[in-house]
Formats: sequence, structure tokens, C-alpha cells
Amino acid sequence: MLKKIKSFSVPTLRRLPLYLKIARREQSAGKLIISCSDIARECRLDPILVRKDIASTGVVGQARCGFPIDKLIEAVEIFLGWRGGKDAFLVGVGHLGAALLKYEKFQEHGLMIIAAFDIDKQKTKQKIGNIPVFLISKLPDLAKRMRVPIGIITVNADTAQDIADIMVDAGIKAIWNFAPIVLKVPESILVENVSLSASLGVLTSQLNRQKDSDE
Amino acid sequence: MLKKIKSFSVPTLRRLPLYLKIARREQSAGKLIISCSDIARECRLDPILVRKDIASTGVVGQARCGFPIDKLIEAVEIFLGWRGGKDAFLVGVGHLGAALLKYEKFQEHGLMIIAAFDIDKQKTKQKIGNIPVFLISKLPDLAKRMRVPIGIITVNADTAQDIADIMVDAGIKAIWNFAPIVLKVPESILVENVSLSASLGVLTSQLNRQKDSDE
DNA sequence: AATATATCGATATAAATATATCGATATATT
DNA sequence: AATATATCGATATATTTATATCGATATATT
Repeated sequence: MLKKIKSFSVPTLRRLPLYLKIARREQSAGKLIISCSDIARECRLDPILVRKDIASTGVVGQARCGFPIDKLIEAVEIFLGWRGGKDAFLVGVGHLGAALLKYEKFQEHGLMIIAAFDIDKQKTKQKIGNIPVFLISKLPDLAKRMRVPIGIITVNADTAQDIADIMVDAGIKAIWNFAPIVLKVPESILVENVSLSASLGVLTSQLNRQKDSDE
Repeated sequence: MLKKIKSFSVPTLRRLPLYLKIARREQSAGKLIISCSDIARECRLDPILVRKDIASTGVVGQARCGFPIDKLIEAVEIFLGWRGGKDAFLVGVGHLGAALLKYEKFQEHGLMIIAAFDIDKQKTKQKIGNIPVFLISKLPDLAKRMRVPIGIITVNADTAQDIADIMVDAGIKAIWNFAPIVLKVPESILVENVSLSASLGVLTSQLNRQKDSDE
């Protein structure tokens, strides 16, 4: 039976990790309760917005006090799918790919990069960040047998679509794409793009306009 | 005189670099004209949206044909502030910082990383991606003398605010922040955040919900 | 040459997102 | 104990963003 998937606002999903980070820090500092106003102040957001975001995770707060931090953290982690780690394969062991492999904190986000792949045989000779590197030809079999749900693409724009095709064939359900193209994949496959150009564009465009108005 | 800064939609600013990339590629392939429908098809967006985005750059098209690619590229580049490169300093030569220093294509985005900084003296001994690395204590003087407008923060969350303070004191106008915190800076300073957690949160959250509904 | 079609540009509508308002309630203060 | 205050939760409004509609126009087709 095809259930309608309740979709949540992407802006909300993008803010929640920040709230989580703050909540975890406050918990480490010994606090038991945290309010939306506290979080909003630190994020420079409207408390009402923070409250609505948090409400979508389903956690219930206490009037006048706030939310029990442990319950809040649990609710956000479950909501984001960060409880019970998900396996991922990374393809493209270049500068960026290697940096991601060496980043230790993805576990905090429930992401376990268990293997990396590249076309360059040289790169398969050593582990990076304790993660083994294989030839790309090994991906399909491994992905199918291990039922890996997430693929990370850190190859260049020219080869990204080919890698996406291989991932889809291998049964990967979600792609975290760092290449600056729009991947063509079946509708059922999730794609989340990280675009440095997009981010840089926002910055430099606004910087230009600000400068112009100063003169 | 304080002119009101005309602000453009951030979603539009985030899509324009993609259109630009496509336009450049088509130009290399010899095409002289490109239509919003062409771009929309490739980006999997509504042509009307693409047309509106492009309209905000001020370029004018030709009914039934599209936009002259050279004019379109020029307009988008100017709009994004990517004509006539901008200097930048990067602070934090860790895995990610080093990867950005080695990335050669920022020039296509009008960004020139002319120096990097770190607290670790060891790191100052060699260039990375042909960019020299200095001790962080050298930043203020260099930034002021060279009037560097952009600072890139690739340190960890604990030190990011300190680095931002140093950058602001040194006259930097815009910060490209890769650390997972909300920086506290004066209103006149632009901040653009790149948040891997946010991006990952969108992916894993949706992946979870999809899985739940399958069962 | 007349007609059809694709696209631009402008305007209008719809949908998504953010902000404001208000009552209820638990703690702090007088 | 009574009152004030901060915060939640729900509902309502405003703003932003995306989509739809329509006329004008340049090319392609008949």
C-alpha cells in the first residue's frame, strides 16, 4: 500500500541539526532543560520559528520552562534519522573526498562511511581515515550484498552522472552529491546536493551589492 | 547617504551558479543562444522559475529564441560578483581547509584565496595548493594592508568565533563559514554558512520517512 | 504569404514559510 | 497566598517564493 509520505519543510530540516548541537552542548554542561528562546538567541532566529521547528519533531515541552534536554535530543535525533547509524559508500577520493573520509564526526550524525571507491588503482593501496579504498568496479556487488542505503559523490562534474547510475543500479536509495550538476535519477531516489558555488554566489552577490550602495 | 539595498531572493542566488555552469558549457560547445526551457530541463526546474531568476540579473532575451549566451553569462557573472576576482584569506588548514586550498576552480567564481592561516607553526612551513600558510597572528596586519574583503573559516566549532572576531577587527566584510556554529558578528558583516550537518539532515530525515512508509 | 509554435516578459494566483497573537500553565517574586 | 512573568501550544496573519496565465514576437512550417 502506498502511504502518502508526510513531508516536512526543508528549511526546518536544515535548522534542526543546529538546535541539536546546542542541546548536546548544554546537556554536557549539566543543564536539564532548554527553552526555544535560549536556542533562538544563540541561532539569531525568532523563538516562534524555533518552537515550530521543534514541534514538528513531536517532543512536548513544559509551559514556562522549556523542553527536557534529553527528550529534545532524542526526538530530534530520531526525526533526523540519526539514531542507529546508516552505512554509506563514498566515490571519488580526491581532495574533498579524502577530507570527508578523515572527518571523524559523521558518527554523531549517524553516518558510517564504511568504504570508499575510485577509478585510480593507486588510491586503493592505502586506507584513508581508516576507511578502505576500492576500485569503483567493486561497488555494485558490495553495495548489494551489504544493502548500503547512502552514496556520497565527490567526483568531478564530468563523471558524477555515471557514478550516480552505478549507485542506483546497485540499490542505493539516497545520494549525497558534492558535484556541481543536477543528477538524473529515478524519482524514488533521494538526492541532496552540497553546492559550494551556490553558497559562494549568495555571499559575493550580496557583498557586491553592499559595496555598490556604500559608494 | 544610506541607500536601501535591494535584496534578491536567496533561492534565486543559489540557483544562478548552476545556470551559469550550463551556459558556459553550451558556449564551449559552440551554441550562441540558450533558452530558459533548455536550462530548466537540465536543472529539473520549472522554466517559469528559471526565467524569473534570469530576469533578476537584468539580461534581456528574444521572444521565441532565448538569451544570447554571451550576454547571459556576462549578466549572471556581474550579478553574482564573479567578474574581477575578490581576494580571500582562509583560516584553519585542517582536512577541509586544505581541500579548499587545493581546489583550483574558485577562480571561475571570482574567488582568489591568496593566503591561509593556522595556529600550528608546523603548517606554516609549506605551501598548500601553491598558497602560503602563515601563523594566525599575521592575519590582522596583512588583511588591513591588502584590504582583503572575504574570510573563509575552516576551523572547528570551538575556535570559529575567535577567528571571526579577528577577521572583523581586521576589516573583513564577508565571512564564508564552514564551522557548525552561528557566528556573532556586527550587522554590517555578511556571513554565509556551509553546513554539512544541515544538508545531511535533510537527506537522512527524508530517507527515514521513505523507509517507514515502505514497511 | 499565412499559420503554427516556442519563448519572452508581465501580471496574477497559489503554495510554502515566517511572524504575530492569545490563552494556558508552571515557576519566580512580592 | 497572590501576582507577575516566561514559555508552550494553537491559531491567525503576513511575507516570501513558486507556479500559472496571457499577450507579444520572432522563427519554423505549411
